[in-house]
Amino acid sequence: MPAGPAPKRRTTPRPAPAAAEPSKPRGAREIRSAARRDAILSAALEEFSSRGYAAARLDDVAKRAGVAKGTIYLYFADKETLFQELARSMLTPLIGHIETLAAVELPFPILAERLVDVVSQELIGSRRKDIVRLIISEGTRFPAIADFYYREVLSRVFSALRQILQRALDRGELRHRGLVAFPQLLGAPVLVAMVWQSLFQKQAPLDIRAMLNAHLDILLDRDGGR
Amino acid sequence: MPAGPAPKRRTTPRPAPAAAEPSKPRGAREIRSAARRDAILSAALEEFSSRGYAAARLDDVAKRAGVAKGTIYLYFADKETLFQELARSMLTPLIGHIETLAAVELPFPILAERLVDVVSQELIGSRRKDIVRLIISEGTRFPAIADFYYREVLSRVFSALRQILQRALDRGELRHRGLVAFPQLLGAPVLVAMVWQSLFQKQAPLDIRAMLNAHLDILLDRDGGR
DNA sequence: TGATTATGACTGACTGGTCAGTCATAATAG
DNA sequence: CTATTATGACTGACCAGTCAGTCATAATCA
Repeated sequence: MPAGPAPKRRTTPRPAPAAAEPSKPRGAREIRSAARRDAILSAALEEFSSRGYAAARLDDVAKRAGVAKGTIYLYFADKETLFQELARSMLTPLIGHIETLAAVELPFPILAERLVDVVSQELIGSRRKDIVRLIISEGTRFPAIADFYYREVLSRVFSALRQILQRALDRGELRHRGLVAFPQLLGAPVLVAMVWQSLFQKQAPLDIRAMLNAHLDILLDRDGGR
Repeated sequence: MPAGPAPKRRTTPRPAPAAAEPSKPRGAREIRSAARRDAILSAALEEFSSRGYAAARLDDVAKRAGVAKGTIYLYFADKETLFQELARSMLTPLIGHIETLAAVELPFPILAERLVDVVSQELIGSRRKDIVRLIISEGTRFPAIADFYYREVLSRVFSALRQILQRALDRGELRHRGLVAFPQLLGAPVLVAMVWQSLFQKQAPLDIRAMLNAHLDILLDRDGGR
C-alpha cells in the first residue's frame, strides 16, 4: 500500500453545529451526534484536568466517553483541537454572564459582590478553574490557545471590567484610578484563588470568599484603621 | 512513569552536597562534579521552561549539558527529582533575599518599593517565573512538588510578608487589616505579572512595574480621587 | 407497505515514532 | 592497577493518529 507522505487526509471534520449558533438539531441523527460530541468533551475535561494536556491519553478519553478512539477523530481534528474546543465550550458561557452584569447599571459595591458570587461559584468552584490552569500551562507551547484565550476571554472580560470601573469612578464610588488602567488588579486575587484551590487547599485551606471580600474591603475602603 | 515490576532499582542517588550546605568542594573531583551538576540543572531549566515538564526530553537535556544521558542519572534519581532539584535551586536564593528584606526595619513604603524591585528583576524578569509556571502546571500531578513549593517557598514568603504587614499596620503606615490575614492579596499581582509576561506579552504588552506601582498606590492610598 | 440498496457513523487493531530509564563497556583519576 | 565516573546503544512501554471493515439507519424502489 502506498503509505506515501499521506496527502494530508483531513478527517472529515464534521460541519459542526456552527459554533456560534445555539444549534437546534432536528433529526435523531443530529441529536445523537451532538450527544456524542458532548460526551467526548466531558470526558476530555475529566482527563485533561486530572492528567494535564500532554499526559492525558485519548484512549482514556474514548473509554470514559463510551466511544472508540477513532470516533474522537470524527468530531475533532486532533488532540490540540479537542483541547481548544473544550476551552471554548467551558469559558464562553461565563464570559457572557460577566458581560451581562457589566451592562446593568448598579451601584458598584453591589455589582462587585455579584462578581464575587459569579466568580466564586462559576469559576473557582467549578472545573473551569482547571481549564484556566491548563491554559496557563500550555499557553506557551500552543500559541493558538493563548491567542484564543486572550481574544475570546481576557480582552472581553477586561473590557467589561474597565467599563464597570470607569463608571464607578465617575460616580465617585471608587477612589482608585489605577484600576481602570490595570483591571488585572481587580482580577488578580481570582487567579490566586484558582491556583491555590488547585494546589494548596490541602496544605493550607484558603477561605476564598473571605479573601475576595477582603480585597473588596481594600478597594472600597471598608476596612479603615481599627 | 513505568510502574513495571522493576525492583525499584534506585540509581545511586549521589550523596549530593547536602542541599542546605553552601558546599565547599575540596578535591578536583568534587569541583568537577559540582560543575557537571550545575550544567545539567542549567540545561534542564532551558528544556523544561521551553517545552514543559512532560514534553522535555532528557536526551536534549543531556545534549545541551554536554553530557551523556546516563550521566544525568548519576546526579539525579529520575526526571521528577531533577525537576524538583531545579525548582529548589532556582527559588531558594530568592526566598532568602525576601526574608532578609523583612528582617530590616524600614518604613513600609520604602520596603514595598524594594519588594517591587526584587520581584520585578529576580522573579518576573528572570527564568524563575517559568519555574513557577511549571509548578502551577505540574503541581496537581506531582503532589511532592506542590508540597515542596508550599513548604519551602510560599509559607516562608507569606510568613515574611505577614511580619512586614503587621509592623506596617502597627506603625500606622497601612490601613488595611485584611492584608495581614491574606498576604496573598499583596502577592496576587505578581502572579498575574508572571503569567501575563509568559503568555500575552505579545498580544498586549503589560507594563509590569507600572502595574505593581498602581497596586501599591491603592494599598498606600497614594492615588486619592483626582 | 415491505424489500433492497446506499450511507456514513462507528470501531479497534495497527503503525510509526517517542522517550524514560538501564547496563555493559570504556575512560579516567588516584 | 583499582575504583570511580561516564558513555550511549538498547529496551520496553507508551500513545497519537490511521483506516479497512462493520452495521444500524435512512433513502429508494416495486
